[in-house]
Amino acid sequence: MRLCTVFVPSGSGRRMTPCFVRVALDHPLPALYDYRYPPDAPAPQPGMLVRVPFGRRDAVGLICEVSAHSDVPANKLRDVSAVCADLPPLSPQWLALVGFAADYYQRGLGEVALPALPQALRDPARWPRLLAPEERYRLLPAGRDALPDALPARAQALRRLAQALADAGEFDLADARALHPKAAVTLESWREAGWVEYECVAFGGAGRSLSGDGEESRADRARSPGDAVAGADAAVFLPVLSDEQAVAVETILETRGFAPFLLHGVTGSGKTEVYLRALSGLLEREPDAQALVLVPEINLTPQFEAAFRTRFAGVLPDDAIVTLHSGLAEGERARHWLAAHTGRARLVLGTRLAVLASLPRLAMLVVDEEHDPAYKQQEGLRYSARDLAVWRAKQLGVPVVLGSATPSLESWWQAEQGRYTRLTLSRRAIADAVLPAVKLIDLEEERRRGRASFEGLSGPLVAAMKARLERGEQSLVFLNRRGYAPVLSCDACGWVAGCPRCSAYVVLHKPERALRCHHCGWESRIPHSCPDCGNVDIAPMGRGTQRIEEALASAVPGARVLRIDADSTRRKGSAQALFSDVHAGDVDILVGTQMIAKGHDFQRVSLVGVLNADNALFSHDFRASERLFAQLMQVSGRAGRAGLPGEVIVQTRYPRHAIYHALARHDYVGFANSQIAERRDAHLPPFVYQALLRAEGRTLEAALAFLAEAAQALATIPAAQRVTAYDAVPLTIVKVMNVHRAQLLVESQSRGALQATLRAWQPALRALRGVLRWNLEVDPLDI
DNA sequence: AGCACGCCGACT
DNA sequence: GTCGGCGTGCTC
Repeated sequence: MRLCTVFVPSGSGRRMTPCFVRVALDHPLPALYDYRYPPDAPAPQPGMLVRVPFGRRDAVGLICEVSAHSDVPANKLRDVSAVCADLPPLSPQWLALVGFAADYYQRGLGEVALPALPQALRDPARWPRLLAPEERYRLLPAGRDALPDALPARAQALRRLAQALADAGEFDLADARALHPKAAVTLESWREAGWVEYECVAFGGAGRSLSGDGEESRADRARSPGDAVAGADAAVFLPVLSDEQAVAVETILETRGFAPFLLHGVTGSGKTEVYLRALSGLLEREPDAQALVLVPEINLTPQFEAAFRTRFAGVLPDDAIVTLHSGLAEGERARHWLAAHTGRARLVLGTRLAVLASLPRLAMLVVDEEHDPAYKQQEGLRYSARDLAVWRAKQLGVPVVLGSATPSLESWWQAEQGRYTRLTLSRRAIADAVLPAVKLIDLEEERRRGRASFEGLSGPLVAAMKARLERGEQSLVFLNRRGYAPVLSCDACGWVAGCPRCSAYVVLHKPERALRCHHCGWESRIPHSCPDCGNVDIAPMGRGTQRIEEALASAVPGARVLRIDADSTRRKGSAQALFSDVHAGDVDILVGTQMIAKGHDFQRVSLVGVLNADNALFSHDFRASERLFAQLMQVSGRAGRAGLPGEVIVQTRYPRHAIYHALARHDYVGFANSQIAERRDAHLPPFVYQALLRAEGRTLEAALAFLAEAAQALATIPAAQRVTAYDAVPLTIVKVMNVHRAQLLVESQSRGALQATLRAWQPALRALRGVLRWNLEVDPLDI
């Protein structure tokens, strides 16, 4: 039985008292807008979506309040033009969540709430079909190979249809019909040809029914996320928990109410198994409960999803596990979101954006690799998904598990103060797997003694890789710099290739034979001679992953070298394919950026080489060493996970630096405590709270002038007495895309004083006229 | 943010 | 005489 999907007011009155709603809209003003609510529409409720006229256009808004009165003059008030009646209203808890986020990060409510919804919900045209069964066609590999060419060249419309299908991977019948009037017939013939598969998905993702060869497809899909064997018998293979794991699981499951846990486990200690046990304990105990699991990177979702599907195969229905991340097709994202919103999804796995999902029966949250900077959104609403996860847990009175081998100093400090319960996994889970031996190669000494090195690869590292190759083991080379060389320069006159739009050097990319700016994407051909003096001896300086890839091929003859970085994985889905080559053993040496450091359980890697880590040691960013240490620990953890003795070789010019010593001893605790002491002495986070005002102008002077005025405005705010404002400074990369950027740091020992100051500051900032763009970031990571 | 209105330079 | 530059002001 269905109610009306979209209610369009007819004007025949039913409700007697006048009714007004206060609506949040996705635009930068913090205010809510009042509208008359049609008397004959379904009863208004906070959390309902409506379409309203806004200026010259229509907008989708979220009802935040319902009232019998409005202070807005009657001649200004307009009517709600449609109501999304089928969507169960967003809960007061969800409204409180986005309200908190808006408040804390100093944005308008609508700016937070509406972007948190899937696109489909923000399009009133799709409201009627929102909960209707969806008829969907998905492109099969056979179709991907055959389709474009099998069509007559003149069949333009058909080709467009095929192209749209190829781009999206799938689409629903209604969208297809919009592209081609005979889409239904065409798609059916493509299905018969084995090019596409059809499925009918009921509201929220349940009731999947497949036609034709459907049974086979269904089995394929159950297996597709990994090589997991679906079925109840999977439970037989549950790993035995270590004592520490058992204690952790028990402690998590015994708690009632808000309980933040910091699960500190060395790499390979089985944190995932703890999550799985805690989640299954909860989901079996409470048959309605939902859980949210966050991972830092989209690349990590497939392996987690596979693990969850395997583990919960007999416990949860197939569609009770959904993913939420930016890689999903729009329709899929909407379905998964709806499944979460209606409670059908019990386990939601996602990246940071999933923290804002509507989960009416949320009972546990997990944040894996909680220290990862990727949890901080770097544009728009700059929220920390980890912090919001903790807030949600507190709001709902449920446990939240923050897991990491190298917790953020913020979380570590919370645990030190006893505000988070620490759970420690100190040993690797696999029998005999010990932490890898870390060896530091002193590059200065290598040079002094005249020892051979090749293209930045020291003799000992090359020898170690050759030994692995002979034993049939894999090596991993970590270098946090992509491209071939970070600079191209002229020996004769000192010219360096720079970006015309940014204050940055352009990076040499050899495969594409191009110079590319990593800040704005500007590209040009590699010049044959110096544009300044005509000298032909222009040479690449420094080394990136491409150059190391090239060097490895000759340094370790016979080795199959694979590079994984943002460039080699640009095509959608290619990262997955490359990683499976590594898992399949088709690769001897894997070279890459931090992408290869995260989460992957490479069974046959026994050597990790770290190149060029030193530059982070002398960064102006006070978090650089924390990040470097986390990265090094993480990449080191890739070595020797499956019982092979692991070795880590770090090439450095500063082998006596404390960070490398802590790494060699696998001593996170010592490192963290010394960092905490430094931060305390230097009055840095987590001992102060910070916010950053960034300005972008056509000239640096304009940006700095704006910030100076902003600082003056700040001084007049009473709460700012407990806030320190620093001088405005240009950003390290001052110019990006011809825009000059500067920033002003404000901080306080009192979070409340900082918040109050920022709140009072905003109207003043908005009043400062100027053609400048500016934004405020609360709790910035990069300063 | 959009999307208007509004008031000054180079074009048919 | 207009087309169009982007300054500034508003949106219940």
